[in-house]
Amino acid sequence: MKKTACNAEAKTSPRDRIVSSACALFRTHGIRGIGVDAIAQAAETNKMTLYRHFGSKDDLVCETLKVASAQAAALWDDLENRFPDNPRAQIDGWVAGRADCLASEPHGCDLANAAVELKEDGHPAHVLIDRFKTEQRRRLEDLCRAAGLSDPELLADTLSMLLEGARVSRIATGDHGPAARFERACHAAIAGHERSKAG
Amino acid sequence: MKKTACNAEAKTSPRDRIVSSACALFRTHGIRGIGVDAIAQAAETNKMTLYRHFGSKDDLVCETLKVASAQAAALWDDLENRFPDNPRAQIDGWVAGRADCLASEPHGCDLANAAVELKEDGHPAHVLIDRFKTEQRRRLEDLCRAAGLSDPELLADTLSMLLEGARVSRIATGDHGPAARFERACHAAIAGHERSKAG
DNA sequence: CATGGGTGTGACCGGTCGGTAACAAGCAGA
DNA sequence: TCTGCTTGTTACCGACCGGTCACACCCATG
Repeated sequence: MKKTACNAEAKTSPRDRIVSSACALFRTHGIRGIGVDAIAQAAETNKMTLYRHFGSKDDLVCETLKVASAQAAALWDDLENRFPDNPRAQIDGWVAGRADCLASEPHGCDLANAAVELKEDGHPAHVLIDRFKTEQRRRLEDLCRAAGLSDPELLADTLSMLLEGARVSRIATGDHGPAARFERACHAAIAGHERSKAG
Repeated sequence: MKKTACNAEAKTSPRDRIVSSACALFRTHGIRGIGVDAIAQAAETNKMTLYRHFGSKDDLVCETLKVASAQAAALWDDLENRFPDNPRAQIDGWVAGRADCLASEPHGCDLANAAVELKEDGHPAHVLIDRFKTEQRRRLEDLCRAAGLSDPELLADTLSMLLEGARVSRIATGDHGPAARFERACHAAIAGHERSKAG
């Protein structure tokens, strides 16, 4: 029998463990706040194996950001599956889902945090971050337009800023800050774009 | 004649130069991205003098955050001087001023960036950041209430999140992102809280 | 001239950083 | 059994980190 399939707690590949350990440690310590040695140790492997899979720490950073991007993409798919052909319900579901994450994941958005932390221009992560954030906004705008809401560009930008702001507020001032009213703020913004009201 | 007053480009005190160099370098490289040696060199002094004024790098970080807080406080005073006894005009002035800073200062808020970057709990900067952000939100709420706008808590939180979100969006996706519509989003939010409309 | 506080200099400390070399061990398929 | 790829181990590299030491220096005051 193959060792990699002999039991439930089978060892995943060293590469996968490195990526998931890196995700977790970058979140809790910051990208610059954790060393590759600590990441390798947390992944129950060693630095040499890490460097065989990723040419540099920056490469590993980019890989973790890609993973985070993929997870976010899966959330959009889930939204579409739960409310097929109902863009308005998808928007409400998006708001509720983001509010839940806000409460359960106090660390904020990995991509946005990386953008703040990695100041060197030319860092390969920047293009990933830009692409990701632009894509998120685009999906939101498409949803707003499909739902027949007025000025979908402005509403999408408003919702994007509210979410981004709620996450950093959560980091800066904790639960009692503005983030506590994220959901209400979103609903108020959406209400202001309903056609029945003043266009 | 005293050396410190003999000409226009008189040397400021080493301490002041250290603080302003640290502010600039923390902004451009991140707090973890710049060393005390480089800060001292940029301030045209040396590491030993730096450590005579600040017991540690964390102390220096806190000092720069206090400077940034004081600058923000001065902006509120300026707002009150420009529009005395006119809270509504002060709100509009706040929106316009923040939009201007958004364009001219792409680095975002020093305090918020520090909150994202410094993950170690117990870091002395965290209490400064919390106090600062809470104070900013309180002043905004007071202004909304004085202007007779409905639900001033929600509006203050909304404006806070919009600003915070605009700044991090600016960092993540540049000028073409949601931050470009910060001003319009603020005005739409404020309009939704005017008593003449649906309470 | 003497004193003393703020400053400059350079070496130094232990530790950690990202990254590499060399070699042994395990394990797959042929 | 042989082969070849993936791993593990250890030591090492140069660079930099935050922080400290001892000592010389400048200069205003007395």
